[in-house]
Amino acid sequence: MNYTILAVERALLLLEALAEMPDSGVSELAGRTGYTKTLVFRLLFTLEERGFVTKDPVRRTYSLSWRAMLLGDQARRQSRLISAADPQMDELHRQTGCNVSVQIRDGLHSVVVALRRAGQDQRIYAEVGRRGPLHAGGGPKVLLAFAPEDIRQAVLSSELARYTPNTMIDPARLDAALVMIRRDGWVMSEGELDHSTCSVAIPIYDSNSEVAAALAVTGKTDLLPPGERGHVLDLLREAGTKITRLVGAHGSGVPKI
Amino acid sequence: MNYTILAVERALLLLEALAEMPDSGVSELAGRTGYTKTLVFRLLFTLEERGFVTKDPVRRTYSLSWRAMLLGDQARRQSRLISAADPQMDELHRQTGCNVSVQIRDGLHSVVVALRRAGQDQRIYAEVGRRGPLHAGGGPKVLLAFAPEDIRQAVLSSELARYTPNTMIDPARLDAALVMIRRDGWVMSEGELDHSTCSVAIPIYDSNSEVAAALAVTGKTDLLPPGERGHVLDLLREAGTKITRLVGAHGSGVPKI
DNA sequence: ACCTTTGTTTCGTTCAGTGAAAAGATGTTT
DNA sequence: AAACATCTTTTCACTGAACGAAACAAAGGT
Repeated sequence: MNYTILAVERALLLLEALAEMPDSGVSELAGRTGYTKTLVFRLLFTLEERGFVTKDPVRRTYSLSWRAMLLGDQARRQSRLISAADPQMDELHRQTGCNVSVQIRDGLHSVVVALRRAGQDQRIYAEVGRRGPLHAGGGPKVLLAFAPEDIRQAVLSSELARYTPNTMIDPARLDAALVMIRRDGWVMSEGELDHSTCSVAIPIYDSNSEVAAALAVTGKTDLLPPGERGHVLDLLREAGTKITRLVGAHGSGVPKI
Repeated sequence: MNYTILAVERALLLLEALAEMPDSGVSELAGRTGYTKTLVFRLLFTLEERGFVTKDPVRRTYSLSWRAMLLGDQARRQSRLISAADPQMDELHRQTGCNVSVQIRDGLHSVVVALRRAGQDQRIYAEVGRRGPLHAGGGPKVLLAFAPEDIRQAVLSSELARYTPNTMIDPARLDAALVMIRRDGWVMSEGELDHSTCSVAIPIYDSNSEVAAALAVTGKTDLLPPGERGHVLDLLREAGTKITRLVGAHGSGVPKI
């Protein structure tokens, strides 16, 4: 059955559009979302009234406001995955000096939901909320490896974008890699999304033994030499076990993001 | 004119209800919001479909999900006030070792929108998202002092809750205090919300010279002795000037929260 | 001063959103 | 294990809330 409330769905999509293009006006957003100006105007009116959006009356542009911010804070605080991962990410960050991230799968994309950034000496292109593909990079490949059959098929049979010479764009090779990931429970990837970057990643399970997320350590290739990676993997697995224990602990058997 | 879209308004209120009582079911939320169970069910259905809410099918409870979280992250990143205040708050936190907070006014309440927590030795009851009164505490009193006339009247003529013996519950005394705050541009409060806590607070202005927020340093009374407070005020004003410069800088003349 | 673009308001129509109530699940008590 | 209580899900029929089109107003640019 479909119980979707259209107006609500539209409001949520508009909020996300606004998140991607802050300080835009009614027409701009109407263009982006495909809604009529009237509708966008009214949605924004309602969102503003409730404090989720602010209007700049001089420039007549809208942006997300503090209620959206605080809702997000609450969501983060209440998330089992995040609260379980937070201390372990700090630990990993301290131990490795690399970027540490937690990613989840959203449809055919990976999304970074938590991140510890390495120092500015090894600036890696990563941000909370960033979407990426599923076929390139350590975290994404873990998510893909353990994704439901139909998702894996969809990705494998789609055009696999090439980011670097190392990106796996051959479905057969990629599928073989996924088999290995499922067998081993970890993956090391090198320069698949970015030339000089490599990562080690493992899955985080919920209590149903479903993969709820991927935990990854990412660093500049020269600062994370092959010899180091085995050690990083050990640290990662230790952290992963602790997180999985907490995430699955509730016993409901459902991934709580 | 009223262009409110009812369904959207309801969805937003439901989201906030869910933020306050995570892991609740349809009936529970219906009770809380006053909506019918059918409506709550459908709103949740829509919110879940869009990834703002997760359902635990075993326990049949709902919670905020990662899209709400990421929307909040974006809102925080895009907020001029927050991005201007963040480094200054870090600095103040380092310099004073006390709690540092940014608060804004929402109707007749104060809300903490950013916070740096002091070490566990002086745990102070403070959390991002927490709502408080406008008549007690440093930050709140600053917000009240510079609030529009009608808001001030509403608060002054309402029953002023007493939290400690130090809470100002006499409207005349409170009003006199507000006059002083407007004259001086700062306030020191002691044990108004909590016996052993005191704070120093100043306003943050937008480019219209409207008060957009309050910046406060809060500490245990014994760790922030009267002799120290003058120095804290100096640091606070320095930080405040820098924030105000950035917040107002855009020139649109509108408080961007 | 004219034109273009963007935001706001009005208005009439229709179907989306709604509540009531029935049906189905689930867990609990006797 | 049957009856009960409680919660969620589905159905259904009605009505007014949500909607688009188009007129109007307000900025900004030329």
